[in-house]
Amino acid sequence: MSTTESGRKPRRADARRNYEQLLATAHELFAEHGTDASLEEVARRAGVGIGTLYRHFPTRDALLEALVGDRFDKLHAEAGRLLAAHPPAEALEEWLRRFIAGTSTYRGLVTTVMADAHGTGSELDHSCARLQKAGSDLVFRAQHAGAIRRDVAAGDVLAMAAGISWVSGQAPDGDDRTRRLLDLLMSGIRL
Amino acid sequence: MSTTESGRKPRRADARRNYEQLLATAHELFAEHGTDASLEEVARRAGVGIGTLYRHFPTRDALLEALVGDRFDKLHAEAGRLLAAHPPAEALEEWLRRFIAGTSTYRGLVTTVMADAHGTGSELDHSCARLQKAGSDLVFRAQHAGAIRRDVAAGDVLAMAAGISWVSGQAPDGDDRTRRLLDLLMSGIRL
DNA sequence: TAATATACGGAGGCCCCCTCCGATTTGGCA
DNA sequence: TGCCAAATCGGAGGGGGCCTCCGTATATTA
Repeated sequence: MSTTESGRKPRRADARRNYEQLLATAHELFAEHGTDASLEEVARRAGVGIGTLYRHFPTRDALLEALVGDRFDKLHAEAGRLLAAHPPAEALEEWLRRFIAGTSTYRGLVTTVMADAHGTGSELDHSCARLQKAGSDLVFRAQHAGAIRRDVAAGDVLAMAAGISWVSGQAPDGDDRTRRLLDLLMSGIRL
Repeated sequence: MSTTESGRKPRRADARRNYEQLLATAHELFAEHGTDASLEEVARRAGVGIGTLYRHFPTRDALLEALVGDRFDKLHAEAGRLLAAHPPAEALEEWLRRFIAGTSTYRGLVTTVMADAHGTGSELDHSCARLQKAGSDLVFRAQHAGAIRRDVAAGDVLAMAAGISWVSGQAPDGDDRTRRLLDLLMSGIRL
């Protein structure tokens, strides 16, 4: 639903080139400095005027959406697949692991993901909302299957996972820690 | 250890006035906009030149330290008191509750608290380090008393609490959620 | 090759960070 | 009370970022 299909007339060649270059450069800078990286720096490194950047991506969120939209959509789709292939609790755990990995690729991204809801109805908002819904569904399934406690709110589980994702972004080395914290969360919700 | 006692000669009256005014104003703005609030705005609202602000607080962290140092010291001291008055697990839970409350008074504060360690050896760093140590001690005590799992790292418990604090700062209304998430954490570490 | 829709790029207005130093105020002393 | 040195103030100024606007350049098409 994101970058599939063309919008209208095909864009000019230079426009497409710049678009891709901006995306690649933004990815680098966001990965290094988080989602607050300077957009002027992005334009500079992409060898493009700042005006060009803003024409392609009117908003920081638009740029972010272009960067993570597909990945989030895949994550969303993967929920069903995991559920079909594993017991509900395992599916949930695995999906949360990927959720955490996905939302911590850029420091600050998880903030955006959780801050949506009251958002401006942007494309990015929808991606995030769908993501949260996918997670909630997995929680419900696991609860229905009697694999985890029923007295925890699905939103709380997601929030906790987001918290772990945040922690994960604070200390870049903490790959092991992330795993342990997810274990901790699962211990808390398992029967 | 923070604002007790005078340093050297007593400061001039206007200096003291401005210092207090800046502190009060900064508290307001940080509470409203988080620790990234504009310092120029702080100076403006305090009715003081920007130079004055920077003379009193050379660094954003210095200002933060002046604002939360005492509270953090109290929190640190309270660990022992709680331990004396309650069973170890309860002491830990109650302290974590206060830790979360304390680190989420300003959005973004918890980031600073956890980001220390590799810090610049500032006053604020020490406050945060002491805070973390106090928390770790409580975890150790609870483990030693057989009240919680021994196979969880104290640092992980703190990190998780920090994650909850972060969540808490994202949705200002989430006071209930905060309590539930702490419950979840405790469920995860209890035997 | 010429015409035109598209796309480019950066100057400019506004805000913030932080430093530096001339102007001002305070506290003590004669 | 009046004066002076030390302490303190305040804001201009250099550097950077965000975003908009519009004159200029270029890809495309006929």
